[in-house]
Amino acid sequence: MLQEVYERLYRVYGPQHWWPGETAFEVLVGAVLVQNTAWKNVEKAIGNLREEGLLDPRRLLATEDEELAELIRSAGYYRMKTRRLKNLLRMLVERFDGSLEMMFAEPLEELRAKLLAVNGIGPETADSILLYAGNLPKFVVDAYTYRVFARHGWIDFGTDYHELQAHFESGLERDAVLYNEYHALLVRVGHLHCRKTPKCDGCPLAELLPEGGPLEPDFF
DNA sequence: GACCAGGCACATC
DNA sequence: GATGTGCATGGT
Repeated sequence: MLQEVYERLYRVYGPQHWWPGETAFEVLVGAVLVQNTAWKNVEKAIGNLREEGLLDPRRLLATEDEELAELIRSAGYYRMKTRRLKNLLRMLVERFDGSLEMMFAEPLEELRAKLLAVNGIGPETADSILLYAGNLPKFVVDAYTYRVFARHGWIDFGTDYHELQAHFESGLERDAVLYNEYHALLVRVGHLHCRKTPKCDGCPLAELLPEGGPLEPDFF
């Protein structure tokens, strides 16, 4: 089923090119800024940082909170994200001398634990950094992943982040490129068809729905 | 004007 | 341990 879903989505939407051609550091910053926010709002914030020449760990860390907050305002939650970004940057500079190369050389699970220990970095942000900035094979789970699979009856309602991640990682070849595309495709189909209220007409996964249509939990 | 977006931490029961 | 709430902008 995991493979079939991937193939259907890939056939219809093609490669998504998530975070291509940007630096790993931009990806890391973006991973924090995009928390519960539309990517469009993040692009502008990253553009501001680029214009100011601040897309560098030490320079960004040295930026005054007020100034940084203003530059990332468009991404929303800008006061909180200023703090979260700085917490992450502090960890990067203090433990890895500000070097992403050094950070990503760390064993995967040890690095994941260090990211999760940063206040403001939860499982999805940590895994996005590992996968999209570090090209490390960590499957990223998000709200769409959960909705798509729960509504089709492929997982139980109530499945938590770690269980769902394990479901993907144990059922797929351990491959960062595959994980990257798969997650991006799920966001794509989710955005089009699997928001808080599902719109299954024209969805490439509609044929795979259970009898009677999508299952609905009483939350989201 | 309500609703939603590629979450997370913290308070409270 | 489960459930609720604050955080904030910008697009539909």
